Amino acid sequence: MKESLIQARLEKLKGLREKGIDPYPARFSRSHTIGEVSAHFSFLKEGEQSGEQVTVAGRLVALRRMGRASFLDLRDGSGKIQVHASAGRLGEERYQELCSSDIGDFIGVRGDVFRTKMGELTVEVAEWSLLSKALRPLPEKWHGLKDIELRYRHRSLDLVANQAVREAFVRRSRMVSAMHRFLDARGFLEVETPMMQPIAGGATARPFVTHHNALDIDLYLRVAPELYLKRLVIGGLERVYELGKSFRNEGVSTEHNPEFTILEIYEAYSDYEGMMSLVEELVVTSAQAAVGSTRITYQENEIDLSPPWQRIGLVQAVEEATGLSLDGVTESDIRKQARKKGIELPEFSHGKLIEHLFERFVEPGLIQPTIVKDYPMDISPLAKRKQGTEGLVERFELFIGGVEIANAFTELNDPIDQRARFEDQERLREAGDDEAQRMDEDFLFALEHGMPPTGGIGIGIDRLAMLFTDSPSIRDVILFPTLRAREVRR
RNA sequence: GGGUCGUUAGCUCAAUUGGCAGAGCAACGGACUCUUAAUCCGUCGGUUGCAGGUUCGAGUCCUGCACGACCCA
Repeated sequence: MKESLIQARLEKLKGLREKGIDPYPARFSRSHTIGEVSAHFSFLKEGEQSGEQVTVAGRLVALRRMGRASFLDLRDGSGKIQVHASAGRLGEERYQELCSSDIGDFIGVRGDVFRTKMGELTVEVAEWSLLSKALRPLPEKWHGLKDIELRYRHRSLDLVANQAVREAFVRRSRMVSAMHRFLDARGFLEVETPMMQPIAGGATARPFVTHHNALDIDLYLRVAPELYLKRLVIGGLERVYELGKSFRNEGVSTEHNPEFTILEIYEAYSDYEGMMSLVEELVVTSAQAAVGSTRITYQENEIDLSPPWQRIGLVQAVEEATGLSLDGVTESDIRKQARKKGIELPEFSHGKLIEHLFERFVEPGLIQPTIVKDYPMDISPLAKRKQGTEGLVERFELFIGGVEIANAFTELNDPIDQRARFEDQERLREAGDDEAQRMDEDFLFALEHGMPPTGGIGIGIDRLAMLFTDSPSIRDVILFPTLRAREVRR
């Protein structure tokens, strides 16, 4: 029974306290991290003594007792090292105390560095101290923690037990910091805009609602930072970005988590063509930082991220994939053609139909990086009309590995057109589309004072992290994915 | 929301047709001064996710529920 495992450790804890040993001391000074010791003493040959002492600390992850001498493995954030302890060196009592440590305890040791006859770099313990007593056993040392529900609910254990998980989150962090450096170096200003908004705008999605007690108003968790970032461009902050959480009140899947991380970038005097080049460079730079290469493997597919990426028109791509002819054709024409080909279509409006056909027939095949451009206007209420076309806007989405990674526009800066687009969205809402965007008078007020020609892009950070870590599920790149609440384990 | 699959010891997994719930690791006790998944001997550890039902007998079959995974919308 688990209680007895904990009980045994509580007994040990009591025994330590009775001996005057603090099982949770406040601090411990180490001379080196374990990684530093490994690097510094790499020259030692088999059986060779360095004659130098180090003080290291870490979690006890293995204990191999052989009577009056033992080998222990300690792990810290930089690596793992073997420690040798003997009763002869430590004295009987301290040796026995060390050997009665449990896997999972944090321990600090001081001692000489040497290499064993078998070639393992080892610290010979001259002195040691307990730094933190673990009361619960760690997951099994060899198989680790596999139960996917336990891994998500108890990520700390997942990280302790599974090295690949630690590495994935390190990669994600490297990717994000490379993005900051990239944008900072190009003169983009990092800003923070409200996550709680009176109107959740900037994307087609259902929001979470919350309530501010003192003001007695409902606020929405943002579905995108877009409309606030554009206000900044209007105000003269010509290059801005925000990298942070947004929230969409939708189902959970391998590609969706209710809270997710998005990078939005706005650049005055750029446009969607400019954003295409920007995202190519940004993805290459962050791939180099995270993976060390622009060639990656994602779910058995070899992907070459080096630019230039293929650029295709949305409508043409759908026409080629389906054999339908869509250019300048009405919704009922599309339905008529589809029926002839035996393609069933849901009750969507014109733009949504094309998007639906795209998602069904084109998107899964977009393994190599592909920019899909020129979207129907009715599903893109914040993007500028494309000159010389009927009902298309300057918008593109980026697909890699069959997954949507980014969405970008030449931003709509005509306030009269923007108002008309919001009105269209309101009509859709009244017709029952609860994902339709809201009329945002405050945003229009700002826009009516003039926004320069601007390009903007939103990049799904979690999705990109999936690609860079070869993860099949978004939950593998989110430290604490959203799960249904469950009774706390005792 | 629908479909399929899963839930057995702290962890990783077994259990034949419905017939005594098991192993490895961990824990506990013992032997062992170059091990590294240490080894060897012994011991402990179970409300088989929860609630019902069928049956002489249920981990196994049936119903409902909870949680999760995958697919679809």
